[in-house]
Amino acid sequence: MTQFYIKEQKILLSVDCIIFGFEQNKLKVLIGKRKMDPGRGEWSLYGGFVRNDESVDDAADRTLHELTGMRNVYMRQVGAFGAIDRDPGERVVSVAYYALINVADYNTKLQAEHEVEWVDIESVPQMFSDHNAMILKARKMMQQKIKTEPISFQLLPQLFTLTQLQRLYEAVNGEEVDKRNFRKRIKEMDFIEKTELIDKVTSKRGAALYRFNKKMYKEDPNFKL
Amino acid sequence: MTQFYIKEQKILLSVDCIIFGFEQNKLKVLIGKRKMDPGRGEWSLYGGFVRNDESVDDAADRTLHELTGMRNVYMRQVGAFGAIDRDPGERVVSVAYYALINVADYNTKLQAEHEVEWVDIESVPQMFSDHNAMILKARKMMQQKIKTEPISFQLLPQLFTLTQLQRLYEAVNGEEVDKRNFRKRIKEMDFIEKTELIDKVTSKRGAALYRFNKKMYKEDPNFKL
DNA sequence: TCAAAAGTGTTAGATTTACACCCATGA
DNA sequence: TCATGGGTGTAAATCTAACACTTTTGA
Repeated sequence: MTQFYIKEQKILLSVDCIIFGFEQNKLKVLIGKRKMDPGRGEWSLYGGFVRNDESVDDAADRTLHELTGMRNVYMRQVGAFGAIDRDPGERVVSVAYYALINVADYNTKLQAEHEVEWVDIESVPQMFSDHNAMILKARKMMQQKIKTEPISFQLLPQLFTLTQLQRLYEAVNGEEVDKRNFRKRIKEMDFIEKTELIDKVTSKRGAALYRFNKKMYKEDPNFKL
Repeated sequence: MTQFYIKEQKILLSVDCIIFGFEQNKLKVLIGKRKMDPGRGEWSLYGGFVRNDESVDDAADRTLHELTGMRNVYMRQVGAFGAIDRDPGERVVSVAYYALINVADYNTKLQAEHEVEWVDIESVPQMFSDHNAMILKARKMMQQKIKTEPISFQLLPQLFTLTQLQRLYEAVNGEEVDKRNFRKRIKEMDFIEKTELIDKVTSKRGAALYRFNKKMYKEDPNFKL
């Protein structure tokens, strides 16, 4: 292949994944202790280098798959982090992505293998490099997104109760909402449909289970929270 | 320096600038004909490669300065564009930034030298590589931003009339707004202050000139449009 | 029988939208 | 004198926010 940009400097490019999950009414992030030098032992996001034969998005997918075994996960780019000395080892520019997964779908064997754990978004420890900034920005973007797009269902099981959904919103936004007003708004969205099924786990009385109807949403994508 | 990530592949990294301006009641973007192969002659954003001794943000600043001679310009990252074959020459990942400048501040000599021109955001031609996508995303992000932060003043002269400000909003959002309602909202923001000066250029009667008071804004940053 | 979560409507207040005419001036 | 852009208020409609009690059932 002809080389067009011969004089230019190449740079190491990585991706870092901010993996969000929802558990015990808390928004959580998946982090682990870094297993390579420099920075071995520090809390870190899971990441990887971008190869020449893959797009940056694909590198993020591959990295997420490596860690979780999951495919077709909802992922969005957070942005490029490019300070010269952000990585103490060498000059590395990193593109951060956030992913939303249903915690229950995450293979605990893989989790144990990689020694990663869920930590509450409200109490993320000090992390390697600029990973705290990445998490902060990812969370802000996700908060923005969840207001206008039905991404919450990525964090829940297929069937969920309205209380679960409400707790999720509260965890994401960091503030409580009124139950009746919340349910009123949900009722207006036809693509959040009530099933005949009842959840008897979280309450004695039992709560109706709901489901996100993707097809219906596409016909009438009016989401507003 | 110790090399930590020896086996990893390095990649060419560039920045591209989406430079927005406001002229004749239209939102415009600064573009030019590409002056290098491959793609010579195609419409293109102005860009440059990221060097190893500068942050990605700094590379964007440098690139913008190269083109416009301007410093301390409002710039925000749009995101990384990383498809493998996005550049027909070689594998290049690019980080896009949008910048807001006051068209009148732009040195016409530099503009002529670089042979760039302002084109209406509503009629951007087909562009090199993925530059159309970059412009689209930049515009969306800017539209979002202008609702909650006082960035409009970056696109206007220091002194401006309310009609100018209104036309700017209309151009950015692509739809007209009601004059009285618009002015009502402006009046609530004390940091948009009326001066004693009168603009006699755009109307016979003359229109009051306003100014953005940054200090006042910092004391009470309540911006909402 | 009681603790715990599910479920359900109304009203006041705030915000948003629609809308039309007079003013000042230069050409 | 008239064409052009500047400037101003009100009322209806919509949206948002606050608020409390009954139901079911397992322990």
